[in-house]
Amino acid sequence: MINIFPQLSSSPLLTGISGDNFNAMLTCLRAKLNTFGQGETVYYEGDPVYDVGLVVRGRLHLLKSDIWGNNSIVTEINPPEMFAEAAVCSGEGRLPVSVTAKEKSEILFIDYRKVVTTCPQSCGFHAKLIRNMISALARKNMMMSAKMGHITKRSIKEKLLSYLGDVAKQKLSKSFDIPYNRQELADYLSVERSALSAEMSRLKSEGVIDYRKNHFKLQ
Amino acid sequence: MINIFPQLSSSPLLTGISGDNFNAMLTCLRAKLNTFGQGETVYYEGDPVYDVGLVVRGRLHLLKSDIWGNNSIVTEINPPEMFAEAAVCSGEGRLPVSVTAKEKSEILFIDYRKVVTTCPQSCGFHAKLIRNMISALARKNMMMSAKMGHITKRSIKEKLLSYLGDVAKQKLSKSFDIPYNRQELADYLSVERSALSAEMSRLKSEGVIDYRKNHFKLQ
DNA sequence: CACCATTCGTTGGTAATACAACCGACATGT
DNA sequence: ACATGTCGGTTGTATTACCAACGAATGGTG
Repeated sequence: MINIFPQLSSSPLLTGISGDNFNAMLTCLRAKLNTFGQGETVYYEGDPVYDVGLVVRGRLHLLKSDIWGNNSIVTEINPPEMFAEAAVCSGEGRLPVSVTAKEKSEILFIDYRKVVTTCPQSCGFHAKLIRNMISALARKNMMMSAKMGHITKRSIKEKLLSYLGDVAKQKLSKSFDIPYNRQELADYLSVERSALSAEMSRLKSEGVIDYRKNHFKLQ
Repeated sequence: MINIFPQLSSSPLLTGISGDNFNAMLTCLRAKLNTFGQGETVYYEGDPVYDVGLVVRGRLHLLKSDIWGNNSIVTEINPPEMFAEAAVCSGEGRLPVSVTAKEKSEILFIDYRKVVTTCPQSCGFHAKLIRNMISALARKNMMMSAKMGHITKRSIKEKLLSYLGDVAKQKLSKSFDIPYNRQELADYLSVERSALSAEMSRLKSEGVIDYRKNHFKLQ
């Protein structure tokens, strides 16, 4: 097996785990590294899952189809992101989405049951891995809660100000950059880009906010 | 300490833990049971937190104030629900909301660091507690993902059908009950109740859905 | 410099939603 | 019977958002 640690070392699941430990870990957990060709399906919606997936290389799409047969892309997963962890860790056991390789992709599969079961050798990384998993789940939780807080607002104005106010709080300053361009910000807030632009202009003319490109100032 | 196990036994964090183990656990983890009077503040926004909170009795409100000073209720926490777990488990360490007792409340505080650190006695419940915590975080994750999928839709019609389709999928039937009345459904989808009612009537007249009270049928 | 792609602001018409207000059906308690 | 409260549907209006289209500014490239 080629060394995939460099690709995954920045994964939240592996923080604090060295390259040496990483390889020992893969052996102990009997992790599997599989390759999927472009367009190939990794999982079908409803499949029983026991493994957490780590994207080493390539790009995955999570797809969901409603009961009328309409398909939509839920998310894109890029290295070194993780997928299926919520379904696996919840004990739910069934994946609510399909997973397909958008490009030729390499995925590392780790059996969650082996993670939470202390092995006979009681390897040192078990505890660390579990803490990392908890931390990753909790972080995603907090990010989603924050996003919820913005999206549940009724108007574009409220959504935008809720988001900007939140960033300002985090950055401890009323002057800050955001990591999105207009289209990405519109997608994040799930509103129309042009409507967002218009609302921003309005707020700027009212003196509520000021901005240029992705730098913002709140009054 | 009075016996609080009956109030908490149905908590996801304690599934599979017996009453006897529970009491031993509280001792080992040095859990603290505190009482808060009506209106009293449990945590202020931004407070450093290390303890997961379990509401034994009473009712809590999570409050958030934006940088302009507007306050809003984020959620209500009722027994035997848990709170602050995301902030604590993420290693973030700071709470993004304030917590106040809406009624006189009893809260059990459990230090997360003691949960993930195997004790000298290596009590048997540690592993179970950790698995329960992971499961709880993952479940919340999945519920929020599902809700996101509905709320990010642009129109009331899409939001509603996305939700109903999802429930139908879970129930494996196109005829099912939902656990909300109109106002609650509107709140969940974050739309106006009357606008939701109007849209529902329209869909019924078009033959797309049928419903009476909280029972629905999809075509 | 000319060319192209990308990003962002603007505009005008149309559609959808929020909001407030009201009504009827139903249940409960006096 | 009556008052009261809750719940859900309906209506009219003002507001807001979507959509498509266009143009200006920007930055990279041959």
